[in-house]
Amino acid sequence: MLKTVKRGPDKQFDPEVALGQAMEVFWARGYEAASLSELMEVMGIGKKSLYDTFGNKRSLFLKSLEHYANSALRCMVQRLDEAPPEKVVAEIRGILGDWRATHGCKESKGCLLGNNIADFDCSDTEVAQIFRGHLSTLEKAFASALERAKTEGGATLGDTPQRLARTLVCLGQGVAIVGRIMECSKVTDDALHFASERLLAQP
Amino acid sequence: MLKTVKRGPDKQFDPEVALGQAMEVFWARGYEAASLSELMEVMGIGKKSLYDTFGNKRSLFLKSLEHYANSALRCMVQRLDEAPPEKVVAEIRGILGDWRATHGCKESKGCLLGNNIADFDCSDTEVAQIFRGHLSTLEKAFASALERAKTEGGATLGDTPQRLARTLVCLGQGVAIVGRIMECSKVTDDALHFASERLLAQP
DNA sequence: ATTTAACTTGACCAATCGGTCTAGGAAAGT
DNA sequence: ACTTTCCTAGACCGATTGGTCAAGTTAAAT
Repeated sequence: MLKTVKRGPDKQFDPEVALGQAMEVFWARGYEAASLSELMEVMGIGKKSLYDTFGNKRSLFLKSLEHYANSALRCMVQRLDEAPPEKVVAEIRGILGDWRATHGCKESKGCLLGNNIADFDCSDTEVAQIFRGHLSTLEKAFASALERAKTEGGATLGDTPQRLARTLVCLGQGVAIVGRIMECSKVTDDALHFASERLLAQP
Repeated sequence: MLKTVKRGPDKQFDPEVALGQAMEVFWARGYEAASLSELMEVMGIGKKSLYDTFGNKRSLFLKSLEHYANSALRCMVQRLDEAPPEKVVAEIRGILGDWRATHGCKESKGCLLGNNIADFDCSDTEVAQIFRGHLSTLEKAFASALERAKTEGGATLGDTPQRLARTLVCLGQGVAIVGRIMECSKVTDDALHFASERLLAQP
């Protein structure tokens, strides 16, 4: 066993914080449009530190994706997994409400996944695979929660759990992207209101 | 009045065709990721011809957007505008079916608008404005068609025309983006099936 | 106090970016 | 035949891209 002893000065920045800032840049700009210069500036570190700590641009993006999966995404999945059967519908309504708030007005930058799909799916199948994984994780969480609500909670849904789950995922992506440009986001407001009212209620 | 006489050889390419090819590249890659080299290669013309005919990269993109608005978008709007009140719902179902086909399998490249929003909305408000215009054109077409269906055609809808229209736009964007990465697009299939069955039927 | 390892800064790299310009060729008008 | 005009091909441009490297600094471990 190799014993590695820590020597020398500590980093002058918190890698976790810097990673969060990098994620913000990729989120707002998209992968290709996010330049090293801007990343360095926002993260507040030099190029060497960036490369030593995170590898190259692509791997920094991968780590940003991971960071995302461990925060926003994991949080949603957890809420769905832990909701008792009779509260699933309310929980989903809550998530839709959060989406409404997040993608509600100007500051919205859409969805990190959705924003970057175009930049990768033609040229980088590995990253595309990760996108796929995250989306399908969310879809499955919706589906199994709804399934539980139906069989164990006796909820009357607007459609099958599977179809509802998939519709919710698509709608989420749509709302994220539309909410980003339409200044008055009554648009996403209405879409999410509809989802909340109709998708989950009986037909 | 200045009399300009046509002299010299004709272009060795059809500008309209080349523009269509440029649009394809922007569509598949996104604006930033689409390089001049690839554009030239796909369009089959040299750099000088490209700049003389279309201006710079940005203006080539603008012309591609126009091309898009005059084809796919205009076609949808026209279908909606011209549908008699009692056939509006059927027409929308038809459009959803087309989306299903378009974004159904692998070849799908999403939506030209949605794919490029991230690249512009932070840095180019003029282009962002054009995106906004196109999306809102579509939304209005949906809304007024549904309004007609309701008041003149006596249709019973799942929600107000306005809300339905906005939901359809969001769902369309969502389906375009999700269909692009998810290899098995049962996902978009289900989402569109849901929309077709529930959005337009009575609650 | 010396060694050692990790840090930061900034110069440097080739490649590519979007964009321009010159030279040569080809068709229409005279 | 000759001029004019538009075309194409490709050399060329500075700026910026992502990425590396060498020098100097700092602090912990010895």
